[in-house]
Amino acid sequence: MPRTQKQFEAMQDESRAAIVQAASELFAEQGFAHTAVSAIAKRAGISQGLMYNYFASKDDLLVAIFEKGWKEVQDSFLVPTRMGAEKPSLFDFIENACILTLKHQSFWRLVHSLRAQPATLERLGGRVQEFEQLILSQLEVFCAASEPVLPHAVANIKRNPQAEARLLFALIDGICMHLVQQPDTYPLSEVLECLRPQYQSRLL
Amino acid sequence: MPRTQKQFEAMQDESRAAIVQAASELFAEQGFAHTAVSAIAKRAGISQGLMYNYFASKDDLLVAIFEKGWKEVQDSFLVPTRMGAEKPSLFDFIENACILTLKHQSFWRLVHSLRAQPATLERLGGRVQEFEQLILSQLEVFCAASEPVLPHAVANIKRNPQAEARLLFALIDGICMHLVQQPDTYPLSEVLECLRPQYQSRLL
Amino acid sequence: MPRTQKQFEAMQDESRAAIVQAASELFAEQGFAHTAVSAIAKRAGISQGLMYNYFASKDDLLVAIFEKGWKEVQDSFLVPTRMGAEKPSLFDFIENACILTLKHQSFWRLVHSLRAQPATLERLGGRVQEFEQLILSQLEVFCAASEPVLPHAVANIKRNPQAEARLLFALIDGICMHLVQQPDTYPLSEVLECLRPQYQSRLL
Amino acid sequence: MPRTQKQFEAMQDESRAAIVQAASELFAEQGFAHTAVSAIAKRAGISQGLMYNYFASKDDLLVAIFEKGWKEVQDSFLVPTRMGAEKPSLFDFIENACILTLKHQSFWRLVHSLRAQPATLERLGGRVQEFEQLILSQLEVFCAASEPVLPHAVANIKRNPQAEARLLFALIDGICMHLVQQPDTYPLSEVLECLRPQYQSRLL
DNA sequence: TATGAATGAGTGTTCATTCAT
DNA sequence: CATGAATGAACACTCATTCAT
Repeated sequence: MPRTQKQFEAMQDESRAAIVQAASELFAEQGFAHTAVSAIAKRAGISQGLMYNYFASKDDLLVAIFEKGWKEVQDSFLVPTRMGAEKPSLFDFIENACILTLKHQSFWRLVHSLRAQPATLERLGGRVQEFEQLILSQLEVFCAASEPVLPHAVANIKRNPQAEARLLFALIDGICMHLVQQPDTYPLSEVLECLRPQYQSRLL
Repeated sequence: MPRTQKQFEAMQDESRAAIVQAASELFAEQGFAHTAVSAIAKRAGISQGLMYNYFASKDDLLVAIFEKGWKEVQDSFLVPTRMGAEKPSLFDFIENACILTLKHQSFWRLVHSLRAQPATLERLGGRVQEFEQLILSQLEVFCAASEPVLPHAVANIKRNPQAEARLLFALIDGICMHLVQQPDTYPLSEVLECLRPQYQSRLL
Repeated sequence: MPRTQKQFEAMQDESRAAIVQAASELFAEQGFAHTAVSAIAKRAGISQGLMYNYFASKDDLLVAIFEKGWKEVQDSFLVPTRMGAEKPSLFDFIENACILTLKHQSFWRLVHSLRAQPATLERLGGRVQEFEQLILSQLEVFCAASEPVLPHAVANIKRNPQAEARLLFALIDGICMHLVQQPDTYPLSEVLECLRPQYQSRLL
Repeated sequence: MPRTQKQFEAMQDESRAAIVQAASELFAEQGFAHTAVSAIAKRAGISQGLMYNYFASKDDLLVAIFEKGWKEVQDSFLVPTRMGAEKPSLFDFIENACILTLKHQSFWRLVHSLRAQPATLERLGGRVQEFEQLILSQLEVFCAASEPVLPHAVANIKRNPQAEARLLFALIDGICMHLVQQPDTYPLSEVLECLRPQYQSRLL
């Protein structure tokens, strides 16, 4: 008597999730290139061959992990209403970004290592670039909407939301990069306190 | 007529330098893992075997490259007197950092990819961490010496030079990371202009 | 209402036939080694595991296919009465062979590829050799029975039916081999016309 | 002191020849698909990795073997003046082909197995088809030049050199195929004797 | 010192076969 | 009887490293 459809799906989901989980961790820990498929299989508690029932290749697995992580991040990252504050400031946004980064640590560690390695990047076929572009354009919207970063600035300072967005991106990216590199020791709240005075100006 | 000692040494230095140069470029272009020793030898114009007369292993070569780059950076990066301005501001420092990053592009690209990959990082045995620590403490000195970032801030804001240094580090690191990832298209000067108002307060 | 014994057997035969059919086609198209069991199962519309209820192994399946094909061929190939002519000539025989080869194309393609690969041949355990031997002895009978190939030949030419059979076999084999290799473009009728004058002498 | 250029070349030639020899034999014995690179290396007495210093891939090795064999065959096969007879007949040509086939046994065994396996054939990228075409057109020239196969035939039989060439090709191919399949037991001379009467008509 | 041929452990991937259900 | 998830041994191929010369 064969298994039911549901039983099969449950088995699949379990194995699939185990593989993705193991690979996510290992890619984040050791990088894509240094992670052997055999190591992924061992950590996932399955045979090496089984991985290929779920993912056509190691590259394909990377893509799947990236897209899953990206979806999770999208669900939470760029949704201002979820920040809690009724009228969130840029500061709230930055703080939120850092918190979510910590939550999705291994995804971000993976993203950072991918961005630093053109060779591996290509395996994702433009996905990471799109992803950066998306963040950047979202930040542009925020910057355009927000008060000037320096409220005291004289009126004749010409605003440049695109450049401001890049700056903000660099700032957040830098903090988050340091954060995922030393998640246990990074003094996030103190660093954020330094930022607060500049970015309390309202947005949206 | 046999070669003199000096001639031999000159040849050695030449080969050594050629290897380091070739490997630096290739590591930056393709990443450490994806660069074959044979490719390094080919680009350096020497035989594969000869590399092992100069460097005990591929890892050893990585260490050598890092240390050479680091030395060069040290020679130029953290020496405020070379910034040109008589009384350089934090802004001058940041600007200087960006310019030097562009100058040492492949070194920085390598550093960024190393920092993102704990596994490869270990091959350098703590050197990168030391390096980060050094930059951080230098920045702390600057921050402590400089006026508050927000000169208009009310007097009761408690300064925290360590956190400020981390923030500054994140900012510079973020910008430089983006810079080396898209050296040709990054709008550096515009981004810097956004920064100028905040960091014109004197230092040193 | 439980299925009757007959229904079960009918289902079995159906599955079995589907597997054999799918495998025949695929082996002929792609060769034995390049055909995956999964591909056979997919084309046959059954699960991979089920194949092993009917055939102990991929090799066993090959044997089954060969024997089925061989049986079909025997049923039609060497039966002179089916050639249509009342007193068939060697030419009729050759023509008939070619026509039947076209009809059983994938079987013959398989046979040709098997004969060219000693390693795969062994999996059939002498079956192909027996098969060749059978054809050869049949041809010997024909040659012995037929008039000399060259009716004008002087009487003192000593007949050698065994060698003539081998020659005839080579000729038919060669034509049929070319035929199955390019079934759509091979100018069979023209080639046969060239043969006709020599092999019109009666047999049987 | 490095080896001289000549020494290197000698080493290369030796290893290369050993690989080609081993692979030729194994491909002929077991077929391309069933021959593992490790088996080639073992028979050649070298390490598996070394093969890739000489051939980019297993496919590449196959191509090299085919082209080498083909060159050797070309050097001897289609050169009528080398047949010995002053005015060679089609029979001389056929006989010569058989003798040369025996001489280049493993090449021909390889060719036959390749022709029977479309999948492997593609790896040679049209080379085998060209090769067949070449033989065929050479045979056409011979057939057109030769007297009618049946000199006694009445004058009104229309000659068709293209079809005759295909027939001749099939005949030779068939004999040679059987020959390489049972090189030790095939009664070549007896078979040839059967052929002699028909193909003594002069050519060229 | 300098060469590049040679090695062998390691990689990602495939696939015939098994088995719990 | 029937399923397809799971296995593991094989495969082609890569590459850091060694070594005779």
